[in-house]
Amino acid sequence: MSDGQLPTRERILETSLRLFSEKGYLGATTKEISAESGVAEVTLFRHFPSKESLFQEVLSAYTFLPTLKGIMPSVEVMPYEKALAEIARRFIETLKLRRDLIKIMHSECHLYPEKIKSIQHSFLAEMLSILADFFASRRKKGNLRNFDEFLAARLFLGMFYQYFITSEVVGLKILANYDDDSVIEGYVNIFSRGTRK
Amino acid sequence: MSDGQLPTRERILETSLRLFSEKGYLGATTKEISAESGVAEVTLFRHFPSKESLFQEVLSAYTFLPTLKGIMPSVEVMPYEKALAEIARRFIETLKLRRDLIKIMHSECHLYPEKIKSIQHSFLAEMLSILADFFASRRKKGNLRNFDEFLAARLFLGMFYQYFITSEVVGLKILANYDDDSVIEGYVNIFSRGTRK
DNA sequence: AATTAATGTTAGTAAGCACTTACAAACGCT
DNA sequence: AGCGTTTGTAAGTGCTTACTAACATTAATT
Repeated sequence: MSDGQLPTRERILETSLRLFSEKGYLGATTKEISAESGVAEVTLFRHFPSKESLFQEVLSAYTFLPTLKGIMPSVEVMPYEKALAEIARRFIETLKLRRDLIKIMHSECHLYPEKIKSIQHSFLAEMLSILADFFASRRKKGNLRNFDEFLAARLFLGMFYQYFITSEVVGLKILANYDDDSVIEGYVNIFSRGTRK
Repeated sequence: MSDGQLPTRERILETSLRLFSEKGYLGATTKEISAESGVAEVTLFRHFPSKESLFQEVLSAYTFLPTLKGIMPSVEVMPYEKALAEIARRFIETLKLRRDLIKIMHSECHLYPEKIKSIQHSFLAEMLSILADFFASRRKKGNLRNFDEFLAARLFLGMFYQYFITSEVVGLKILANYDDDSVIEGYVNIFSRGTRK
Protein backbone atom coordinates (compact mmCIF):
# COMPACT_ATOMS: atom_id res chain seq x y z
CA MET A 1 0.00 0.00 0.00
CA SER A 2 1.09 3.54 -0.70
CA ASP A 3 1.59 4.54 2.92
CA GLY A 4 -1.22 7.01 3.23
CA GLN A 5 -1.46 6.46 6.95
CA LEU A 6 -0.99 8.78 9.86
CA PRO A 7 2.15 8.81 11.95
CA THR A 8 2.27 6.25 14.70
CA ARG A 9 1.48 8.60 17.51
CA GLU A 10 -1.71 9.98 15.94
CA ARG A 11 -2.86 6.50 15.02
CA ILE A 12 -2.53 5.40 18.63
CA LEU A 13 -4.41 8.46 19.81
CA GLU A 14 -7.24 7.88 17.36
CA THR A 15 -7.59 4.23 18.26
CA SER A 16 -7.51 5.10 21.95
CA LEU A 17 -10.27 7.66 21.52
CA ARG A 18 -12.44 5.04 19.89
CA LEU A 19 -11.71 2.21 22.29
CA PHE A 20 -11.93 4.32 25.44
CA SER A 21 -15.29 5.59 24.30
CA GLU A 22 -16.52 2.10 23.49
CA LYS A 23 -15.22 0.21 26.52
CA GLY A 24 -14.28 2.80 29.07
CA TYR A 25 -10.88 3.44 30.57
CA LEU A 26 -10.60 0.12 32.40
CA GLY A 27 -12.26 -1.86 29.64
CA ALA A 28 -9.83 -0.80 26.92
CA THR A 29 -6.50 -2.58 27.29
CA THR A 30 -3.14 -1.38 26.03
CA LYS A 31 -2.78 -4.67 24.20
CA GLU A 32 -5.95 -4.12 22.22
CA ILE A 33 -5.21 -0.45 21.58
CA SER A 34 -1.80 -1.24 20.15
CA ALA A 35 -3.11 -4.15 18.10
CA GLU A 36 -5.88 -2.05 16.57
CA SER A 37 -3.41 0.73 15.93
CA GLY A 38 -1.27 -1.70 14.01
CA VAL A 39 1.76 -1.25 16.27
CA ALA A 40 3.53 -3.38 18.82
CA GLU A 41 2.50 -2.91 22.41
CA VAL A 42 5.98 -1.76 23.32
CA THR A 43 5.71 1.01 20.76
CA LEU A 44 2.68 2.36 22.56
CA PHE A 45 4.72 2.58 25.74
CA ARG A 46 7.54 4.27 23.92
CA HIS A 47 5.21 7.07 22.89
CA PHE A 48 3.22 7.28 26.11
CA PRO A 49 4.87 6.42 29.40
CA SER A 50 1.70 4.95 30.90
CA LYS A 51 -1.89 4.15 30.11
CA GLU A 52 -3.06 7.01 32.27
CA SER A 53 -0.93 9.57 30.43
CA LEU A 54 -2.27 8.21 27.16
CA PHE A 55 -5.79 8.77 28.42
CA GLN A 56 -4.97 12.32 29.45
CA GLU A 57 -3.45 13.04 26.06
CA VAL A 58 -6.51 11.72 24.30
CA LEU A 59 -8.65 14.13 26.27
CA SER A 60 -6.35 17.03 25.50
CA ALA A 61 -5.86 16.18 21.84
CA TYR A 62 -9.54 16.10 20.98
CA THR A 63 -10.90 18.86 23.12
CA PHE A 64 -13.36 20.77 21.05
CA LEU A 65 -13.62 24.46 21.50
CA PRO A 66 -17.16 25.50 20.85
CA THR A 67 -17.77 26.60 17.31
CA LEU A 68 -21.01 28.21 18.33
CA LYS A 69 -19.37 31.60 18.44
CA GLY A 70 -18.81 31.40 14.72
CA ILE A 71 -22.45 30.97 13.84
CA MET A 72 -23.85 33.77 15.93
CA PRO A 73 -23.28 36.45 13.28
CA SER A 74 -25.17 34.44 10.70
CA VAL A 75 -28.26 34.05 12.87
CA GLU A 76 -28.25 37.71 13.84
CA VAL A 77 -30.63 38.71 11.11
CA MET A 78 -32.97 35.73 11.43
CA PRO A 79 -36.28 35.98 13.21
CA TYR A 80 -36.15 34.72 16.79
CA GLU A 81 -37.58 31.24 16.33
CA LYS A 82 -35.58 30.58 13.20
CA ALA A 83 -32.38 31.69 14.93
CA LEU A 84 -33.05 29.36 17.86
CA ALA A 85 -33.61 26.43 15.53
CA GLU A 86 -30.40 27.15 13.69
CA ILE A 87 -28.43 27.36 16.94
CA ALA A 88 -29.91 24.07 18.09
CA ARG A 89 -29.15 22.42 14.78
CA ARG A 90 -25.54 23.51 14.84
CA PHE A 91 -25.20 22.53 18.47
CA ILE A 92 -26.40 18.99 17.82
CA GLU A 93 -24.19 18.82 14.76
CA THR A 94 -21.13 19.69 16.84
CA LEU A 95 -22.05 17.12 19.46
CA LYS A 96 -22.38 14.44 16.82
CA LEU A 97 -18.97 15.27 15.41
CA ARG A 98 -17.41 14.72 18.83
CA ARG A 99 -19.58 11.82 19.81
CA ASP A 100 -16.68 9.61 20.86
CA LEU A 101 -15.16 12.19 23.16
CA ILE A 102 -18.54 12.90 24.68
CA LYS A 103 -19.05 9.21 25.30
CA ILE A 104 -15.79 9.12 27.23
CA MET A 105 -16.69 12.12 29.31
CA HIS A 106 -20.13 10.69 29.82
CA SER A 107 -19.00 7.36 31.18
CA GLU A 108 -15.67 8.16 32.79
CA CYS A 109 -16.44 11.43 34.47
CA HIS A 110 -16.15 9.77 37.85
CA LEU A 111 -12.65 8.45 37.16
CA TYR A 112 -10.84 11.62 36.29
CA PRO A 113 -13.18 14.21 37.64
CA GLU A 114 -10.87 17.21 37.63
CA LYS A 115 -9.72 16.83 34.05
CA ILE A 116 -13.09 15.98 32.56
CA LYS A 117 -14.93 18.50 34.65
CA SER A 118 -12.64 21.30 33.57
CA ILE A 119 -13.18 20.38 29.92
CA GLN A 120 -16.94 20.22 30.29
CA HIS A 121 -17.02 23.32 32.39
CA SER A 122 -15.08 25.51 29.99
CA PHE A 123 -17.14 24.20 27.11
CA LEU A 124 -20.45 24.78 28.84
CA ALA A 125 -19.49 28.13 30.31
CA GLU A 126 -18.53 29.55 26.93
CA MET A 127 -21.66 28.21 25.28
CA LEU A 128 -23.83 29.63 28.02
CA SER A 129 -22.37 33.09 27.91
CA ILE A 130 -22.64 33.24 24.12
CA LEU A 131 -26.25 32.23 24.32
CA ALA A 132 -26.99 34.55 27.21
CA ASP A 133 -25.57 37.42 25.17
CA PHE A 134 -27.82 36.42 22.31
CA PHE A 135 -30.87 36.63 24.57
CA ALA A 136 -29.75 39.97 25.93
CA SER A 137 -29.35 41.47 22.48
CA ARG A 138 -32.76 40.20 21.39
CA ARG A 139 -34.33 41.68 24.47
CA LYS A 140 -32.85 45.05 23.60
CA LYS A 141 -34.74 44.88 20.35
CA GLY A 142 -37.89 44.43 22.39
CA ASN A 143 -38.69 40.89 21.29
CA LEU A 144 -38.33 39.14 24.62
CA ARG A 145 -39.96 39.32 27.98
CA ASN A 146 -38.08 39.38 31.22
CA PHE A 147 -36.35 36.21 32.32
CA ASP A 148 -32.99 35.10 33.64
CA GLU A 149 -30.75 34.75 30.60
CA PHE A 150 -28.33 32.26 32.07
CA LEU A 151 -31.10 30.04 33.32
CA ALA A 152 -32.75 30.15 29.94
CA ALA A 153 -29.46 29.43 28.18
CA ARG A 154 -28.90 26.40 30.35
CA LEU A 155 -32.41 25.23 29.78
CA PHE A 156 -32.02 25.63 26.04
CA LEU A 157 -28.69 23.82 25.76
CA GLY A 158 -29.68 21.27 28.36
CA MET A 159 -32.80 20.12 26.60
CA PHE A 160 -30.93 19.51 23.37
CA TYR A 161 -27.94 17.98 25.08
CA GLN A 162 -30.27 15.59 26.85
CA TYR A 163 -31.93 14.74 23.57
CA PHE A 164 -28.54 14.04 22.05
CA ILE A 165 -27.30 11.89 24.91
CA THR A 166 -30.44 9.82 25.10
CA SER A 167 -30.66 9.08 21.42
CA GLU A 168 -27.02 9.03 20.34
CA VAL A 169 -25.02 7.88 23.36
CA VAL A 170 -27.40 5.79 25.42
CA GLY A 171 -29.24 4.64 22.33
CA LEU A 172 -32.70 5.04 23.77
CA LYS A 173 -35.04 5.67 20.90
CA ILE A 174 -37.87 6.92 23.01
CA LEU A 175 -38.91 9.38 20.37
CA ALA A 176 -38.12 7.02 17.55
CA ASN A 177 -40.80 8.36 15.28
CA TYR A 178 -39.38 11.87 15.35
CA ASP A 179 -36.30 12.92 13.46
CA ASP A 180 -33.85 15.57 14.59
CA ASP A 181 -35.57 18.36 12.73
CA SER A 182 -39.02 17.76 14.13
CA VAL A 183 -37.66 17.49 17.67
CA ILE A 184 -35.79 20.74 17.16
CA GLU A 185 -38.89 22.36 15.77
CA GLY A 186 -41.10 21.16 18.63
CA TYR A 187 -38.65 22.09 21.36
CA VAL A 188 -37.83 25.48 19.87
CA ASN A 189 -41.49 26.24 19.40
CA ILE A 190 -42.27 25.78 23.08
CA PHE A 191 -39.13 27.55 24.17
CA SER A 192 -39.60 30.57 21.96
CA ARG A 193 -43.22 31.03 23.00
CA GLY A 194 -42.06 30.77 26.59
CA THR A 195 -39.50 33.52 26.24
CA ARG A 196 -40.80 36.10 23.80
CA LYS A 197 -43.26 38.81 24.50
CA MET B 1 -23.14 -5.29 69.45
CA SER B 2 -26.84 -5.96 69.45
CA ASP B 3 -27.01 -7.28 65.91
CA GLY B 4 -29.08 -4.57 64.36
CA GLN B 5 -27.68 -5.30 60.91
CA LEU B 6 -29.23 -6.51 57.73
CA PRO B 7 -28.89 -10.09 56.60
CA THR B 8 -25.73 -10.87 54.70
CA ARG B 9 -27.28 -10.88 51.28
CA GLU B 10 -28.84 -7.44 51.63
CA ARG B 11 -25.65 -6.00 53.04
CA ILE B 12 -23.71 -7.23 50.03
CA LEU B 13 -26.30 -5.77 47.67
CA GLU B 14 -26.20 -2.40 49.38
CA THR B 15 -22.43 -2.22 49.36
CA SER B 16 -22.37 -3.28 45.72
CA LEU B 17 -24.81 -0.56 44.78
CA ARG B 18 -22.58 2.02 46.40
CA LEU B 19 -19.28 0.73 45.06
CA PHE B 20 -20.53 0.09 41.52
CA SER B 21 -21.88 3.62 41.42
CA GLU B 22 -18.63 5.07 42.73
CA LYS B 23 -16.12 3.05 40.71
CA GLY B 24 -18.03 1.44 37.91
CA TYR B 25 -18.45 -2.24 37.23
CA LEU B 26 -14.80 -2.95 36.43
CA GLY B 27 -13.49 -0.61 39.09
CA ALA B 28 -15.31 -2.25 41.96
CA THR B 29 -13.64 -5.52 42.92
CA THR B 30 -15.28 -8.46 44.66
CA LYS B 31 -12.56 -8.28 47.29
CA GLU B 32 -13.44 -4.71 48.19
CA ILE B 33 -17.18 -5.30 48.04
CA SER B 34 -16.96 -8.21 50.45
CA ALA B 35 -14.57 -6.38 52.77
CA GLU B 36 -16.84 -3.33 52.96
CA SER B 37 -19.82 -5.60 53.49
CA GLY B 38 -18.05 -7.14 56.45
CA VAL B 39 -18.08 -10.65 54.99
CA ALA B 40 -15.48 -12.99 53.59
CA GLU B 41 -14.99 -12.94 49.85
CA VAL B 42 -16.06 -16.55 49.62
CA THR B 43 -19.38 -15.66 51.24
CA LEU B 44 -20.08 -13.24 48.44
CA PHE B 45 -19.62 -16.01 45.92
CA ARG B 46 -21.85 -18.30 47.94
CA HIS B 47 -24.70 -15.81 47.60
CA PHE B 48 -23.98 -14.75 44.04
CA PRO B 49 -22.43 -17.19 41.62
CA SER B 50 -20.48 -14.50 39.78
CA LYS B 51 -19.72 -10.81 39.78
CA GLU B 52 -21.91 -10.33 36.76
CA SER B 53 -24.92 -11.93 38.39
CA LEU B 54 -24.34 -9.75 41.44
CA PHE B 55 -24.41 -6.71 39.20
CA GLN B 56 -27.62 -7.84 37.56
CA GLU B 57 -29.23 -8.44 40.95
CA VAL B 58 -28.24 -4.99 42.11
CA LEU B 59 -29.98 -3.51 39.11
CA SER B 60 -33.10 -5.59 39.70
CA ALA B 61 -33.19 -5.08 43.46
CA TYR B 62 -33.16 -1.32 43.32
CA THR B 63 -35.21 -0.66 40.24
CA PHE B 64 -37.53 2.16 41.02
CA LEU B 65 -40.94 2.20 39.53
CA PRO B 66 -41.97 5.74 39.00
CA THR B 67 -43.93 7.20 41.88
CA LEU B 68 -45.11 10.01 39.68
CA LYS B 69 -48.43 8.31 39.15
CA GLY B 70 -49.20 8.72 42.84
CA ILE B 71 -48.85 12.48 42.81
CA MET B 72 -50.97 13.21 39.77
CA PRO B 73 -54.28 13.27 41.71
CA SER B 74 -52.90 15.82 44.15
CA VAL B 75 -51.85 18.23 41.40
CA GLU B 76 -55.14 17.86 39.55
CA VAL B 77 -56.72 20.86 41.25
CA MET B 78 -53.65 23.09 41.12
CA PRO B 79 -53.26 25.83 38.56
CA TYR B 80 -51.15 24.82 35.57
CA GLU B 81 -47.85 26.40 36.53
CA LYS B 82 -48.07 25.29 40.14
CA ALA B 83 -48.83 21.74 39.06
CA LEU B 84 -45.81 21.69 36.76
CA ALA B 85 -43.55 22.92 39.54
CA GLU B 86 -44.84 20.27 41.89
CA ILE B 87 -44.30 17.53 39.33
CA ALA B 88 -40.77 18.76 38.71
CA ARG B 89 -40.05 18.94 42.42
CA ARG B 90 -41.23 15.39 42.98
CA PHE B 91 -39.36 14.16 39.95
CA ILE B 92 -36.07 15.59 41.16
CA GLU B 93 -36.77 14.26 44.63
CA THR B 94 -37.19 10.75 43.25
CA LEU B 95 -34.00 11.04 41.22
CA LYS B 96 -32.06 12.11 44.29
CA LEU B 97 -33.36 9.17 46.27
CA ARG B 98 -32.02 6.82 43.62
CA ARG B 99 -28.89 8.72 42.88
CA ASP B 100 -26.60 5.71 43.23
CA LEU B 101 -28.57 3.58 40.83
CA ILE B 102 -28.73 6.41 38.36
CA LYS B 103 -24.99 6.84 38.59
CA ILE B 104 -24.57 3.20 37.66
CA MET B 105 -26.89 3.46 34.72
CA HIS B 106 -25.21 6.66 33.70
CA SER B 107 -21.69 5.28 33.63
CA GLU B 108 -22.22 1.61 32.77
CA CYS B 109 -24.81 1.86 30.07
CA HIS B 110 -22.25 0.64 27.55
CA LEU B 111 -21.53 -2.56 29.49
CA TYR B 112 -24.97 -4.04 29.86
CA PRO B 113 -26.89 -2.06 27.34
CA GLU B 114 -29.91 -4.30 27.07
CA LYS B 115 -30.52 -4.57 30.81
CA ILE B 116 -29.93 -0.92 31.59
CA LYS B 117 -31.76 0.25 28.53
CA SER B 118 -34.83 -1.75 29.40
CA ILE B 119 -34.85 -0.28 32.90
CA GLN B 120 -34.46 3.25 31.63
CA HIS B 121 -36.91 2.69 28.87
CA SER B 122 -39.69 1.36 31.07
CA PHE B 123 -39.08 4.15 33.55
CA LEU B 124 -39.08 6.85 30.94
CA ALA B 125 -41.98 5.44 28.97
CA GLU B 126 -44.26 5.34 31.98
CA MET B 127 -43.27 8.83 33.06
CA LEU B 128 -43.83 10.18 29.59
CA SER B 129 -47.27 8.68 29.18
CA ILE B 130 -48.39 9.92 32.59
CA LEU B 131 -47.21 13.39 31.75
CA ALA B 132 -48.67 13.28 28.27
CA ASP B 133 -52.03 12.35 29.80
CA PHE B 134 -51.72 15.30 32.13
CA PHE B 135 -51.21 17.64 29.19
CA ALA B 136 -54.13 16.10 27.36
CA SER B 137 -56.49 16.58 30.30
CA ARG B 138 -55.39 20.19 30.74
CA ARG B 139 -55.98 20.87 27.11
CA LYS B 140 -59.51 19.55 27.41
CA LYS B 141 -60.10 22.23 30.00
CA GLY B 142 -59.04 24.74 27.41
CA ASN B 143 -55.85 25.89 29.14
CA LEU B 144 -53.34 24.75 26.59
CA ARG B 145 -52.57 25.45 23.02
CA ASN B 146 -51.87 22.81 20.44
CA PHE B 147 -48.59 20.95 20.69
CA ASP B 148 -47.32 17.40 20.58
CA GLU B 149 -47.85 16.04 24.08
CA PHE B 150 -45.14 13.40 23.98
CA LEU B 151 -42.58 15.79 22.67
CA ALA B 152 -43.48 18.27 25.38
CA ALA B 153 -43.36 15.57 28.04
CA ARG B 154 -39.92 14.54 26.94
CA LEU B 155 -38.80 18.13 26.88
CA PHE B 156 -40.15 18.70 30.36
CA LEU B 157 -38.59 15.61 31.93
CA GLY B 158 -35.43 15.97 29.91
CA MET B 159 -34.65 19.46 31.05
CA PHE B 160 -34.96 18.52 34.69
CA TYR B 161 -33.15 15.22 34.24
CA GLN B 162 -30.30 17.07 32.61
CA TYR B 163 -30.23 19.56 35.46
CA PHE B 164 -30.10 16.69 37.94
CA ILE B 165 -27.33 14.83 36.13
CA THR B 166 -25.15 17.86 35.68
CA SER B 167 -25.35 19.04 39.25
CA GLU B 168 -25.73 15.78 41.19
CA VAL B 169 -23.94 13.11 39.16
CA VAL B 170 -21.31 14.94 37.18
CA GLY B 171 -20.88 17.52 39.92
CA LEU B 172 -20.78 20.48 37.59
CA LYS B 173 -22.04 23.47 39.51
CA ILE B 174 -22.59 25.64 36.52
CA LEU B 175 -25.61 27.24 38.06
CA ALA B 176 -24.10 27.29 41.50
CA ASN B 177 -25.85 30.43 42.57
CA TYR B 178 -29.30 28.95 41.97
CA ASP B 179 -30.91 26.41 44.25
CA ASP B 180 -33.28 23.69 43.13
CA ASP B 181 -36.40 25.76 43.71
CA SER B 182 -35.31 28.74 41.68
CA VAL B 183 -34.20 26.53 38.80
CA ILE B 184 -37.55 24.76 38.92
CA GLU B 185 -39.35 28.06 38.98
CA GLY B 186 -37.36 29.48 36.10
CA TYR B 187 -37.66 26.40 33.91
CA VAL B 188 -41.35 25.91 34.66
CA ASN B 189 -42.05 29.53 33.96
CA ILE B 190 -40.65 29.35 30.46
CA PHE B 191 -42.20 25.98 29.79
CA SER B 192 -45.68 26.93 30.97
CA ARG B 193 -45.73 30.12 28.93
CA GLY B 194 -44.59 28.10 25.98
CA THR B 195 -47.44 25.63 26.22
CA ARG B 196 -50.50 27.42 27.53
CA LYS B 197 -52.85 29.54 25.54
C1' DA C 1 28.66 2.28 3.31
C1' DA C 2 27.82 3.75 7.93
C1' DT C 3 24.92 5.77 11.29
C1' DT C 4 20.76 6.73 13.52
C1' DA C 5 16.06 6.60 14.79
C1' DA C 6 11.76 4.22 14.91
C1' DT C 7 9.76 -0.04 15.16
C1' DG C 8 9.06 -5.21 15.71
C1' DT C 9 9.80 -9.76 18.20
C1' DT C 10 10.14 -12.42 22.09
C1' DA C 11 10.02 -13.26 26.51
C1' DG C 12 9.39 -11.87 30.58
C1' DT C 13 7.92 -9.50 35.30
C1' DA C 14 4.95 -8.58 39.40
C1' DA C 15 0.57 -7.56 40.58
C1' DG C 16 -4.26 -7.93 40.50
C1' DC C 17 -8.33 -10.16 39.00
C1' DA C 18 -12.56 -13.48 39.49
C1' DC C 19 -13.22 -17.51 41.51
C1' DT C 20 -12.34 -22.25 44.11
C1' DT C 21 -11.20 -25.86 47.53
C1' DA C 22 -10.86 -27.71 52.12
C1' DC C 23 -11.63 -27.22 56.72
C1' DA C 24 -12.88 -25.07 61.08
C1' DA C 25 -15.98 -22.20 63.97
C1' DA C 26 -20.35 -20.48 65.31
C1' DC C 27 -25.19 -20.63 65.35
C1' DG C 28 -30.15 -22.22 65.84
C1' DC C 29 -33.19 -26.28 65.92
C1' DT C 30 -34.89 -30.65 67.60
C1' DA D 1 -26.20 -33.76 72.66
C1' DG D 2 -26.37 -33.89 67.87
C1' DC D 3 -27.18 -31.90 63.33
C1' DG D 4 -27.57 -28.72 59.49
C1' DT D 5 -26.81 -24.19 57.91
C1' DT D 6 -24.15 -20.25 57.50
C1' DT D 7 -19.99 -18.11 57.89
C1' DG D 8 -14.80 -17.43 58.32
C1' DT D 9 -9.83 -18.58 57.33
C1' DA D 10 -6.22 -19.84 54.46
C1' DA D 11 -4.30 -21.08 50.54
C1' DG D 12 -4.29 -21.31 45.94
C1' DT D 13 -6.00 -21.67 40.89
C1' DG D 14 -5.42 -19.80 36.20
C1' DC D 15 -5.87 -15.76 33.78
C1' DT D 16 -5.12 -10.94 32.53
C1' DT D 17 -3.13 -6.70 33.32
C1' DA D 18 0.26 -2.75 32.77
C1' DC D 19 4.71 -2.49 31.79
C1' DT D 20 9.90 -3.84 30.73
C1' DA D 21 14.47 -5.76 28.89
C1' DA D 22 17.28 -7.49 25.14
C1' DC D 23 17.91 -7.91 20.65
C1' DA D 24 16.73 -7.88 15.60
C1' DT D 25 14.85 -5.37 11.62
C1' DT D 26 13.78 -1.68 8.64
C1' DA D 27 14.30 2.73 6.41
C1' DA D 28 15.90 7.21 5.87
C1' DT D 29 19.85 10.25 6.29
C1' DT D 30 24.61 11.41 6.01
